[in-house]
Amino acid sequence: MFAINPTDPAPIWRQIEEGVRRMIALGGLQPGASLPSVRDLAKDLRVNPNTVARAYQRLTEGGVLAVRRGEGTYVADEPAQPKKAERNEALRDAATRYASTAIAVGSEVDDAVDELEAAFERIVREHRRKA
Amino acid sequence: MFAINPTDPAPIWRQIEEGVRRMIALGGLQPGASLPSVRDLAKDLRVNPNTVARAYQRLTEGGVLAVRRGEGTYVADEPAQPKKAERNEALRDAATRYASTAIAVGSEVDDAVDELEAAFERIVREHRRKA
DNA sequence: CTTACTGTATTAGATTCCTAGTACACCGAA
DNA sequence: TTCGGTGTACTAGGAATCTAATACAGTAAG
Repeated sequence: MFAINPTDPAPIWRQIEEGVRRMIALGGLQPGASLPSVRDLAKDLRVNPNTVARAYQRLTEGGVLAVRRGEGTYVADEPAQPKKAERNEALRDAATRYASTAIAVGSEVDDAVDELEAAFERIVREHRRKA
Repeated sequence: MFAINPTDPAPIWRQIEEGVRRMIALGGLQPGASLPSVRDLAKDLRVNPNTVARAYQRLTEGGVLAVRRGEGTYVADEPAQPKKAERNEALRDAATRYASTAIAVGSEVDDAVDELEAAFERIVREHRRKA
């Protein structure tokens, strides 16, 4: 599915939330598709079931996932996407953080852009590999 | 000097550490320059002095800053820079995180690059403004 | 019905981070 | 010397996160 990065200061439940959104954006999880159970994904990621449950719950509240009680969790028929304003804000925040550390370690813009494009390709390729 | 981002999941002492490194990289803090005292910077950033002290201490251990006991903290004569390997690793990690959230919110590579360049310019401009 | 799986809720403990307050040793200037 | 500033160290408490262990209600299949 995806992996948890222990060095990432972001809480695990947020990494899971983002991972699911990423899978949906890349087409690896299509509307109606079923997600691994809370316990299964927890075992897969080497993480506590409660942490996965928290991520699933947030995604459900956000309209991205849909729960059929006692049966399982599924991608919503029409997965909610962040509004344009929120999307831009999130992107700008993330870009600021990346630019900040890039400058701090003494990198130029070009280096940062190259590394960014490489990261994109890496993620997409890794996704295709597992599909 | 710089600002603390409360929404950033990274601990404050790490944001301060990165902020100082950024200032040095941009030339705002040259070798031998004096840094604000632990208490002053803490008051400026609305943060606990202990948190600033932790950042200064780490930077001192890293060879970026130098302490003259009882007098103050200064930029080292030859501020240590991360080795090429560490620099690339840090940059790649940061790029991966940025690309990950960019994809998760449904952005394309071009959008992410544009936002990155804008962030770079914003940081540099803000720095020049205060200089 | 029984069994086995689903999501959900609750409690408890450990860890990290941040804050607050206090104290100490050092240096420079009045 | 005294005074005010410096970095440093220590204790204590709160908040957030993660883990662990149960427990409960719903669904599907045997």
